[in-house]
Amino acid sequence: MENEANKIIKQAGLKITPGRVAILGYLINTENPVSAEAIFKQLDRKFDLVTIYRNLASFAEKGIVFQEAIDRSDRYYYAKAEHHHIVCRSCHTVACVPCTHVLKKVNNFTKVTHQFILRGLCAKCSAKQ
Amino acid sequence: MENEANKIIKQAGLKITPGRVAILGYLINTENPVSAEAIFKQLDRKFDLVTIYRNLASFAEKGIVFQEAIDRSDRYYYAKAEHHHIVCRSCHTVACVPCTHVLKKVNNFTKVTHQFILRGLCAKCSAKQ
DNA sequence: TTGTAAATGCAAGTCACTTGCATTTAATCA
DNA sequence: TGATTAAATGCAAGTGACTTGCATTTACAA
Repeated sequence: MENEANKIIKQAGLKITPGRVAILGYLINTENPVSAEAIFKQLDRKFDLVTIYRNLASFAEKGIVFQEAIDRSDRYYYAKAEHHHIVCRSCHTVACVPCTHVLKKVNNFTKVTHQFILRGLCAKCSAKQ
Repeated sequence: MENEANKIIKQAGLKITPGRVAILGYLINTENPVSAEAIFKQLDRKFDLVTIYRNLASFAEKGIVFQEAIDRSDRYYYAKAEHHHIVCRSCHTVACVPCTHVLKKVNNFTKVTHQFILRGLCAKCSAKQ
């Protein structure tokens, strides 16, 4: 999907660079949310971690990717909006839960977005205990 | 509510110390979730920040208080279970949203807990923009 | 092609915790 | 009530995930 990445980056008004195409291409093809560090390793450390962080930040700013503080030790990034996550308390696997709710106004707050994180024990870890 | 704090600490099988009573007493009386740093300042730096962190960790382990990674720059602690948070994207005010849902099993995960964070612009910040 | 603003990489910095260790203290028991 | 001891505390130092500064390189418009 590097073609698609290319197009999205251009549409966002950002320069097309090898790093950006690789990062976004990887996120588009990945179901689960991933950390900057994971992307760095996945791309064989070909781009500096700083470059990964900076590009993820500009993608997030443009609304191309989404960012969540699923736990405190890492931020997670993903390319598809409106889905949520369930995290295994034991092995830290992150799986996705689809969501079609759109909220607009809550408690007099406007422009409301929501983040829903479930935590539990995945089937494998449930079995172990 | 230092009396109540006392009782809860004892019931949890923890030693009653001035720091613990002060921290838990403060959390019990506080509606919004707060950070360790905020508690530290609120208690006039009378106890070391390390002490605050360690006690919050043992309270959380005992299930006396709850911990959330609302954003990445701070963890937040609060004393009342089963309610959720709405955060102002502009001034970072955190308000509470009641919740009565209890989930037990989702996607083959067991022992599921949930965290629901809404982000938006509070009435004040909505007006400003 | 060339000029320039933006992107990159390296090194160093920041910030919210976390750990090590010597000292102090709550709480049990003689 | 005082001695005992495991646990709690405070200070200093460490860790890890970013973040920033700055010199170099590069995308892309002219």
